[in-house]
Amino acid sequence: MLTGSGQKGDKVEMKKILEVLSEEMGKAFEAAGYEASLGRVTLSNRPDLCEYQCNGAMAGAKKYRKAPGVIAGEVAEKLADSRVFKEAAAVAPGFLNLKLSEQFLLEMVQAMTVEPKFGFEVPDRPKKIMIDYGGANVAKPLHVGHLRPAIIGESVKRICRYGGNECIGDVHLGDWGMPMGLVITEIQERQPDLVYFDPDYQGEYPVEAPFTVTDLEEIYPFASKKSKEDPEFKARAMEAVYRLQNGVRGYRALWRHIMDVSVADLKKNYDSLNVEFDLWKGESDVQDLIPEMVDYMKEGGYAYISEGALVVDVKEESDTREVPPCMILKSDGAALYNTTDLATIMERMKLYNPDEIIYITDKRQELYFEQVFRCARKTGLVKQETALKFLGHGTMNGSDGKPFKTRDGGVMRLENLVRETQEEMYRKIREGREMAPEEAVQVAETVAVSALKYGDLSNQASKDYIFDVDRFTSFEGDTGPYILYTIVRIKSILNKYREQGGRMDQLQLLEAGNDSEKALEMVLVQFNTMLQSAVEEIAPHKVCAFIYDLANAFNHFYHETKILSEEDSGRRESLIALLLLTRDVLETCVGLLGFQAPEKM
RNA sequence: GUGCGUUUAGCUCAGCUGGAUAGAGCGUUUGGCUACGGACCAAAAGGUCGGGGGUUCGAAUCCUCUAACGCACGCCA
Repeated sequence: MLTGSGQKGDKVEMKKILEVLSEEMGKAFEAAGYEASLGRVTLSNRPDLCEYQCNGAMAGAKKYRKAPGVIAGEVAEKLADSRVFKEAAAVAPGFLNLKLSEQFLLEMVQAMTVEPKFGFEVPDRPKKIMIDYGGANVAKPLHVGHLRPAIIGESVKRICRYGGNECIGDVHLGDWGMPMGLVITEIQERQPDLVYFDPDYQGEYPVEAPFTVTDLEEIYPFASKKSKEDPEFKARAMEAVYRLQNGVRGYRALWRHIMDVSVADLKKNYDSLNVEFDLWKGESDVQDLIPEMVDYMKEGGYAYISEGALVVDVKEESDTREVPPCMILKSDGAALYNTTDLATIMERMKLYNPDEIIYITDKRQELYFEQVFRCARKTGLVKQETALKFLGHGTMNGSDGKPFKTRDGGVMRLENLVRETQEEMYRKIREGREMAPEEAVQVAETVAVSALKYGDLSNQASKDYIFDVDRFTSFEGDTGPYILYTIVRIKSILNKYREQGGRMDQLQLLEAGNDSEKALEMVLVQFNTMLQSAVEEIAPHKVCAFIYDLANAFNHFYHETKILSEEDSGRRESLIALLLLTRDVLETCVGLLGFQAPEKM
């Protein structure tokens, strides 16, 4: 503990504040002769009347055949000398209006300052969770459609990890199949003399790729278009896929080049968004597993031929709709997306044996994943305890409410979206504050990531949202830059305090000195509850809502309270301790969302 | 056709699993710079929660019917 709390020997357990309050309330209900479960305490929805409330008296009125007001009155009496509640008032028709004791609140806040993770209790046994959130394809540049899975996935990974689990993020590249054949064929078309296409060549292939990313980005769309118009070209591309899959040396070597060049570029792009994958596996990694998996499904009696294709039935009794079978092989015997995904599950179980796999993709794939999950479970590809979860996200739309497009109606590249956001941020920073251009560029990059990510994550993942650069990059309102501004402001005050020779350790927190300080503390102690539900519900938007509340509470407090000019040194140090905690909580949360605050902005 | 989702203030979104007067931001109107970052803060106006019916002491929230829009429904991913 940081200080003597007055409750010696009675360590404040870092449970969630609402649990502590509900427990206290439950005891009061019991003491008054009612069941403890009625004592559920929630945040007040009438902040003008109270800080917390309990509606249990009304819930219990019927059961105990008693007027709710009477029950509430009896319970309130039992709370008269509560250590936790300063005030518990029974109000018609049966509300219990509660105010927290400042002393008790102080203990909660103090505990936050010393406990790891602000007192959030991590599970005894961490789960191993794999998160599949890339969706990137090799040889194709990332476009705006790749933004959401990247942002959401990264945040989910960080939240689950902070929540005490072992998390593995996998980009799961689309690095196999037709696109590869198209690119290889087009390269051959343009440079037929390359050594890769010489079937008699026995030597080592060059280390350097015969093309750049820029070339690739032009070649793929070109070849894709060509294959639609020219059946002969398409046939050759399919032939190339066949050769690649069957291990023709030159094709493999060329494919390796495509991979290297492309992955380096993908990493650069993801890096600009603070998105980091632990694994860069792809469809190609599981190709060798497919034959044995197919055999296994046939031998196990799961798979059968239907309309020429190999399928596994995944219907269930409880279905209210038609659930088509899960297709394992196409009628021409070729593998498809399902095949690869199932083989990937098999591989993941073998290599990592996860307790949970979370897929983050467009919500339109929900039915598809339901089929795959059922198939994996039915055929025993995953153990019974392994959870397969699908987190579907909505689309990012333009101001017209339709999927985001460039001015001329094309698909915007992710790189351009990021750059445009950075440029807008740069303009705003330069017009708002004196800052050297070079520094402003750096800061703009950092703040732009917050604008993009917060703009995305503050919406529920499953819903569509409208992308609006002006709104997202604004320093006002519910935005990433506003949150960062608040953090920077705190840092600025702390720096000044340090420059003035103020000490930073052994700071002793005191009871809240005014309402806004108490309000700030009350938001802070909700951290645990918030994090818990963010982890359980896989809901980054809850973290956003929390830090917005916290930033608002801080700014309000800041406005009402003099800090550095506070004459009482004890009180001043207490305020600094509160600032430090607020900064730490904000920065931690911002980290969970996948961005960070600069020192200045 | 079947199933799923969405519908809350002019716009963009919350709403803690059934509670009091439905909340924010932007925009609009107004007030506040001799404290530590005014890129901030404070206040006002603005809503029959798509519509009907039901359950309940009490519904944006649960049930039911219905409308509009979106999406998915075996060889794409």
